Amino acid sequence: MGRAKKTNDKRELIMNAAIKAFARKGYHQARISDVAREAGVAAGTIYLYFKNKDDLLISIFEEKVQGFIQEFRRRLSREENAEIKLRKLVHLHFFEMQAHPDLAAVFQLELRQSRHFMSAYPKPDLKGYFDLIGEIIEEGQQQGQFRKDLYLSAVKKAFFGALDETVTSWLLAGKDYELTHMADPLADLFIRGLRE
Amino acid sequence: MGRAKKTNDKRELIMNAAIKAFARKGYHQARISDVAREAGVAAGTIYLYFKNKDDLLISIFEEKVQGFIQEFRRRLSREENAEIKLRKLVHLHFFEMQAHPDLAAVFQLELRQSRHFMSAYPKPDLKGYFDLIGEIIEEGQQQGQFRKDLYLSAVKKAFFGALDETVTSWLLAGKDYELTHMADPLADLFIRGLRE
Amino acid sequence: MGRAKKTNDKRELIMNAAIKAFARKGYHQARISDVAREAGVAAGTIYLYFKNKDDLLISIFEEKVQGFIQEFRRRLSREENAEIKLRKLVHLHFFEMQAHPDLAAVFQLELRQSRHFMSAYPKPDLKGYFDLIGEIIEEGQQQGQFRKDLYLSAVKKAFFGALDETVTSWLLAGKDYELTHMADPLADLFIRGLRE
Amino acid sequence: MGRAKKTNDKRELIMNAAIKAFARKGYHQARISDVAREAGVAAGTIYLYFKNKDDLLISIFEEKVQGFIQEFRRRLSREENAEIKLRKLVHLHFFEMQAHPDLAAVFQLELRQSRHFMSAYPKPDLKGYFDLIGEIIEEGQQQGQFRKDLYLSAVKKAFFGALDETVTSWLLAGKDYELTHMADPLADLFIRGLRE
DNA sequence: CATGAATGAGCGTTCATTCAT
DNA sequence: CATGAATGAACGCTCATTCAT
Repeated sequence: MGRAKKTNDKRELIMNAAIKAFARKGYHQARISDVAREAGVAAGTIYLYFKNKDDLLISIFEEKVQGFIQEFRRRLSREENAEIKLRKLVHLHFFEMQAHPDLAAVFQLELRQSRHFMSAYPKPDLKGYFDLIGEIIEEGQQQGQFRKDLYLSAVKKAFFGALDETVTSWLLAGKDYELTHMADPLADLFIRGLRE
Repeated sequence: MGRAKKTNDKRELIMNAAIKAFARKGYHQARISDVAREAGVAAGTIYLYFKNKDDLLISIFEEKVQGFIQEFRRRLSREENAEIKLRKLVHLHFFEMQAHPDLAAVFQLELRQSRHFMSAYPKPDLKGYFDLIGEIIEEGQQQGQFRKDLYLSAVKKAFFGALDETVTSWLLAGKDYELTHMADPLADLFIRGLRE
Repeated sequence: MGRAKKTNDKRELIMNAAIKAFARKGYHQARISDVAREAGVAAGTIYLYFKNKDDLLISIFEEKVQGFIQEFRRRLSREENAEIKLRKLVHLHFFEMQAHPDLAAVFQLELRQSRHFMSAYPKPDLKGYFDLIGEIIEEGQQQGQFRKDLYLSAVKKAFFGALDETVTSWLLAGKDYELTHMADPLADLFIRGLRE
Repeated sequence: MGRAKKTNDKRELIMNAAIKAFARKGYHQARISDVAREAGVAAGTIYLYFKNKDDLLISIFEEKVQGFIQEFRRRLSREENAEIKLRKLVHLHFFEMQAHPDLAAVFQLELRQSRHFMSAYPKPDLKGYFDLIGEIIEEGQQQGQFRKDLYLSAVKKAFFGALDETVTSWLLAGKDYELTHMADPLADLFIRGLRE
């Protein structure tokens, strides 16, 4: 285990360095040498853990996003009903983004770009997050909290887009206010919009 | 007029070629030579009308986005009340994006990126669009259609984000459905969410 | 004559503009458009009078240098003996350079460069000036003022080089002293060196 | 030592290749790829040792010229009196230029140009060489060999200019004679000119 | 004669990636 | 496993020159 652990540590180390570097300068402007310096390794070392620069970015998404989704799913399972879950999801989303602003910057500002260039690739990507949102809403419909006549795929996008833009605006404004303060107003808006 | 017209034609020609090229390959992947070939001019000619590649992208935003905002504002001024205006805005947004999918791709996929790198500059950017949304909602509050206890800046971002993500998803799905079909479900969701 | 005169006027106009532009920015840094602007003509017009940019520089040398040589030769012919002529030449050289500092800058700072790239071309170039110097010294030898055992080609180069460097230093120092004040000390040094 | 040596070797290798390339085609005409080919390295490698093309030229001047000045100073310190030193300096100058004709070409033909464009920077440049000349002449004055009523700054320039032009002429003539043969005639001329 | 919009060849420089150590 | 010196493909941009008007 020692070996494997150590290896994963270095991989993790590089990914976290990349998050910082990409957040600070943007994916295209950030140099592999920036990531290497930040990680305290040689540039060549990065290629022992990642196929290339794109792979590094994609890995961040896949592993970090999947991690969030699993974590969120676990935390939400405890909540009573769909409305509470939806409100909780907004809180979690904003809380985590505020707690990891570099990661947030990469998600918000580089994600689109990569959604584009990865559109060729097979991308589990955000699918899991959209699914989670969809499940909560469907649960609300079954519980009678939300309308039955929703165009689900429209609602999922609207909800995700609202979360996304809220975080982006916060980042571009220089993170000069509490992101979590946006959670309840946003949750209220959607919950009212979804109710019977 | 002949002269001025001709000059503007060429500038317009290049901008439209750039929109196509940027939409197809993304801003960073698109070469100036791609834009030139698309426009049917020499690469050097582009530099007679634009300072550099960034200026070309920024000009597209400034001139096209501002154009849309003015057009939308003009069209909405005729509508009776805030709810109708908001619904109309969603329709206009989706209609125009569907009518100009290449421009849409540039907006959706490159805009964030540039919001990032332009965040240093003092750019009016999307400010005008957020203002338009805000005005409609405030009008709705005065007319008694919308709640008074809205957190306006949260609502504006949510609304814009929902529009934005809906278009992005449509683009990434290969534009294989009618974007305008998303308009009413989306408008319903927000109008209900905003109502008293 | 009107026609020819006018044509020559424009050619002259362009050459003088080029001298200013080349002096200010250096030959390589100066743009044809700089010369055109300075001359108040369109860039294309320059090509009606000169084959290309190199030809413009070469023409300045040929026509202006030849002009100086003829003028100097004419002025010196009146002087009594070789020593006086040599002293007078130093004075004339510095006086003219100080009177035409832009032309001086082109001569001093671009001449070498072009002596290099023109070394392919047939170049009457500075030959005439070296000849003039040589003639004065030989006259001095015949008059018994200067030593017979001079290595003439070495002396000519030394004398020209001394003039040249003196002007260059003055230019690089920002022309912040009277160049003509260098004339007598320099003439003294050489005349003593050449005497029996 | 191995490491440091190797690194300096490569830097030296590139500088020497640049000297050849610049001598053959002139600084502006020579391409970085020419230098790279001459040095047997990739073009990119040059940028590991020099900031850019200008820095490469400037480095040649700084390191090689300073090297010559130190070497000359060391060699001259052994000589008895100012006259002998001055004669020796002429010999050394011509001997070294003849031994390193490519370096000579760069000095003679590109130096002016760079004196021009470097005149903005605070560069010690040739100052050290002018100082060396000045010191010898002042020593001669103190020893009673040279006149007291010399205009020192004029003499320094004349002497340097004479050396400089002699080398330039030799280069432009295709190096088809022994440059060192010019040393004694030139030294004689100046020593006589400087004597009491 | 004169114009100036258009051309397009040409090059310095960057940086992701490799591989000998 | 790790290094970092070396690579070289790739591209934005400039500007001398042309030519239709």
